[in-house]
Amino acid sequence: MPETTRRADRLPGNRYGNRPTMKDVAARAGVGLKTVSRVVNGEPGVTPDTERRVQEAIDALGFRRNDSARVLRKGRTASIGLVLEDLADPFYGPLSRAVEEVARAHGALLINGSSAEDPEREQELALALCARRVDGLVVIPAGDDHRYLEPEIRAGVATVFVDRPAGRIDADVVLSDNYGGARDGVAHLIGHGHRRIGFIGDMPRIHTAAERLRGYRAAMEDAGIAVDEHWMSLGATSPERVRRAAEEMLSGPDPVTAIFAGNNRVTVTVVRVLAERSRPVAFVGFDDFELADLLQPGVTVVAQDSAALGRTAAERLFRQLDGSLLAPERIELPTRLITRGSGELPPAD
Amino acid sequence: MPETTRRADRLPGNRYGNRPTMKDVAARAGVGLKTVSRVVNGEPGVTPDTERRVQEAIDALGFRRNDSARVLRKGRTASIGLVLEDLADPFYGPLSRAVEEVARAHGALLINGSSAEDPEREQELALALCARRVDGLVVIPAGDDHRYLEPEIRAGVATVFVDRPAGRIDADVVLSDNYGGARDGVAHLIGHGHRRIGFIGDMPRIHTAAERLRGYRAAMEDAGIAVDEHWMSLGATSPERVRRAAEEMLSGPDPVTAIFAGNNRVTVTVVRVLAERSRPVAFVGFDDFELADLLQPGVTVVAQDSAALGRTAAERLFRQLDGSLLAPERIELPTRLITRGSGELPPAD
DNA sequence: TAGAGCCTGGACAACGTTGTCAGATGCGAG
DNA sequence: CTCGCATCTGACAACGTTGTCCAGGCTCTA
Repeated sequence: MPETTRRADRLPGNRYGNRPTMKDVAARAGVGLKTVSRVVNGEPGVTPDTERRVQEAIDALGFRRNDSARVLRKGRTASIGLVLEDLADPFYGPLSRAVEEVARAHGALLINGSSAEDPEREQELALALCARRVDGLVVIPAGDDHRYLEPEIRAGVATVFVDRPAGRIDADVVLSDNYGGARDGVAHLIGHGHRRIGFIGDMPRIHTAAERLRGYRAAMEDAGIAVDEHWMSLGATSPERVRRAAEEMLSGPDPVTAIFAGNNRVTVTVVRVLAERSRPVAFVGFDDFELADLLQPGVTVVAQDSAALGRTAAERLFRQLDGSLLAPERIELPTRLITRGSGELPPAD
Repeated sequence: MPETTRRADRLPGNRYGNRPTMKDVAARAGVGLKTVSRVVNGEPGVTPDTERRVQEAIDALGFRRNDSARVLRKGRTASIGLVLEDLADPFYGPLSRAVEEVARAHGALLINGSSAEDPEREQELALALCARRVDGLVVIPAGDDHRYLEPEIRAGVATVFVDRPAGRIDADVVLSDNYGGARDGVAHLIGHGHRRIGFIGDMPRIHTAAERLRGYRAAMEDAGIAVDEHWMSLGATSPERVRRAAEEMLSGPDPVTAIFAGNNRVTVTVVRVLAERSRPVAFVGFDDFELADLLQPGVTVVAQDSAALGRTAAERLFRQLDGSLLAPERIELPTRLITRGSGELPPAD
């Protein structure tokens, strides 16, 4: 069977046949294969004249080195994987970008995928990335059992978990101080005279949600306030449920005078609900968002630095790859309370 | 030299030696190499008993197929590249996510990188992705000359440009109807009685900016309004310059009564400036943003569907790969005017 | 001018996988 | 009991690159 036919067969859809290889370049330049490799990689030991001939052949053929083959030979892929929850979530944009910048500084490419908050999909993705032999993995956990990564880590895949801790496995973790941030935020409301404070957050099986709830409880306890179970809504993620939860807290005989929101999605909905009410209700949300200062009143938030999370994680990952890192560590980055008005409203009763 | 030493040498930083290969699995299971391959790929022709033995060996060794090698052999990588401007920009999150979803549906991974609006970096990134032998490339152009991709496209890399057209090269392009959207937006202001309307946009060398400017001029001309050059600010990208531009338009003897913003970054700043003013100024912005409805007044925008852009582009890319696509095409997706209040304010004079 | 040493270039194997093909094995039929 | 056939298995080459190593030619010195 003629060479061309066989190749075309193997690559259906390639409209214009195949790519030239170093062998083709070598043949055209009238030199050996390895000489082409040397030119391409800028290795010494090639006369200027030979180099020119090779370069001409490369340009003429439109040759580009096949990094897959290179990777196979060299063992390192110079790429890292990022498994996150949802690229469309504004919280992850800066995080992802920060990881990419660090990767770029280390000459690595970033391969990423969204788990859509599905543990199975997270695993599938992470393992697919390992099969691609990424040098390292930054994972924002969706699931709570990461033992499936053990063989990979043993095999040398640098791994860092971000935003939420790894499950049942000892690994590097970079987190925001969710507990402290929530406690500060709620304490801020208490400081402005509130005692009946609502908490609307995600399911407590999500680590960040649980920690923020813990912060809420701690702040209340510190102030000697007994928490009424009706003040808390856990696991209300959809806008509809958040709305209902907020409205319930705000009605009834003993309505809350302030609300603390456990994450940015909840915040968006709660802010909507509050905007519709005539009586002002104090509000503090976890996570900052754009234009929070332009709303009336400005929205007071506990801000995490998502870019710093990404940067810290990626840097740690490359330090693992350097071999300069030994024991896994848990790093907590501080949050920042940004006052803009909504959190400083006095109780309305 | 013993095997282990040689290998450890080749892969510095791998803390725990090397990954098992099919050969290792074969040895452990007492079968041939190809039999392992068959089991891993679910090919027929393996007795249940053999399969079980192989599977046990795989589990025991923690083997995972090396997709790099597989790619080398098979010719297709099942990965596509996405070159965008900035992952942290909220406009690109949903776009990126949409591309990823389509890729996933086709069993492909997504490798992405940010060009940071730098043509050189765009090229560097795109070519690095080609060297990885991605099957296809979705590019949001930063530069205006993409001839550097010609050899790649000839070699069979499916390529689609999004958001901005390709430069000096014939390729698939998926765009928003920037011209029509801007024209509609400005016509909307004119329809509410405005005649002195300001335009603040990006540098006209950026295609989207130029098109939107063209839409502005067209709407004004359709209404028989002569545009004063002082009403236009082109190339004001930094918040400071946008602010100054807006303030200049709003002061002086003949201030504008309405402003049209050419993109979301401009919008954010202009909205800030307008919020500080007592006299209401009508406003329409290109690009939607979260919570636009919560501001006072709600912000009227010309919305693009960034997810649809990504989805359309990715689908087109995979159709190229199917071979079912022939001539490059230019697709324009419609925009949508969303009225929320700011664009319906009457002129203040 | 011969020998030593350096510089350049190329042959070859290896990376881990898959496709091809032929050999081995077992079974039933003649 | 042997042959034929179907089924299962494995040896081998190839994918495109890089590392090793050696050969040949050159220069420089004695």
